[in-house]
Amino acid sequence: MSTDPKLPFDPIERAGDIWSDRIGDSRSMKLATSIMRVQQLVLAELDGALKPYGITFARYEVLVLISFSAEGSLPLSKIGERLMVHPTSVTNAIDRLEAQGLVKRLPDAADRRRTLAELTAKGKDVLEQATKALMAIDFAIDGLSDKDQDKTYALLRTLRSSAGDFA
Amino acid sequence: MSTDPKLPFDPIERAGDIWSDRIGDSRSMKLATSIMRVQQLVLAELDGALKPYGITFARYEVLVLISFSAEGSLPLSKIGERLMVHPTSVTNAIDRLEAQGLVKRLPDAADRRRTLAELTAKGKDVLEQATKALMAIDFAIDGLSDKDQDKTYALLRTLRSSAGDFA
DNA sequence: TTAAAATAGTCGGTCGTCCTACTAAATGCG
DNA sequence: CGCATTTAGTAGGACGACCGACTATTTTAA
Repeated sequence: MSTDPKLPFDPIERAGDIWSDRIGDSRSMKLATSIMRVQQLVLAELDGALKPYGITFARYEVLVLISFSAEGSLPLSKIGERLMVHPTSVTNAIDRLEAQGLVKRLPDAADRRRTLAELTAKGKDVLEQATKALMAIDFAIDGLSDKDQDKTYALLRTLRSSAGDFA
Repeated sequence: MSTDPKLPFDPIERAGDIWSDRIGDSRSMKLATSIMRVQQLVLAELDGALKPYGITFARYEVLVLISFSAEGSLPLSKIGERLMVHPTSVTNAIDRLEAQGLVKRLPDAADRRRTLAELTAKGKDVLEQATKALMAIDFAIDGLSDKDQDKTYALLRTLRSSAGDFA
């Protein structure tokens, strides 16, 4: 009823395809919106798998990062740097993790500007369970063959590189 | 100083690469985090280009969608459906666009549950300028050849498809 | 025809991201 | 040495996305 009767199909396509040939370089726009859609899908899947453990993927990444550190703790600045997020995002994530009792803030004696984040026993436990859960899900990404996953990864890496992401 | 002296390099890599071989199927995790990083980069680029016009890419997409409609207006539900976002996200976007004077809400006489969104003159003007600005930016995505862009698009489409995105 | 179910939109709240601004502490340099 | 600059972290606020709950309306089906 809202479709133009002169056209055999609705002129507006689904997300990522609304660009058709109407706007400039539709190729790059279509790819851009497709990337955003895929991110939305993948993140929802990851967050969904982690929901039973009370954490999001963003917070899960923080836990992983801390657990990989040689000393068992990391300054917040390092976390932000490695996850490539704004310092305030780290403060936010650590606030929540600390409120959940999964992480503890410690002062850094060597540099009193810094605050270290350390996993609690509960944090280690949740991390372990969450990791198992993540490995167990039937991942949308697994809809691609290993080879295609590698191809996609390489293409995205080129894209990141050209955006100066490894500068 | 925080690097384990037993290792010749820091054990934790940059975002998207922190998975190395430590966690289960690192291949799909690496790809997942890479997708999220690319999304972050692309969206920042788009939002940055639109900033002078006072809108974000999310709101820009809404303007585009409305402008493409045959009647010049769309029910909010259609917008959400086509952009694949939650109804409340549409309400949010339209609230802001309306507050900016770029869009107007109209009652739908045919179905009184519905609200139509229509571009104002100012909205059409901003859309036109914003579109020019978007076409003019040196897009990170343009770091890929047309052929590689098409390849990436096809791979992501397969991924979306396997996630049931076109069901 | 009328009661149940589906649809449209909004409100309030959570979460993650970013930005600006600000404090405290460490570093660099004249 | 002492002041300017840089670095680390946080507070407050904007924004977009989501969820659950709720109202109003339309559609479906008994």
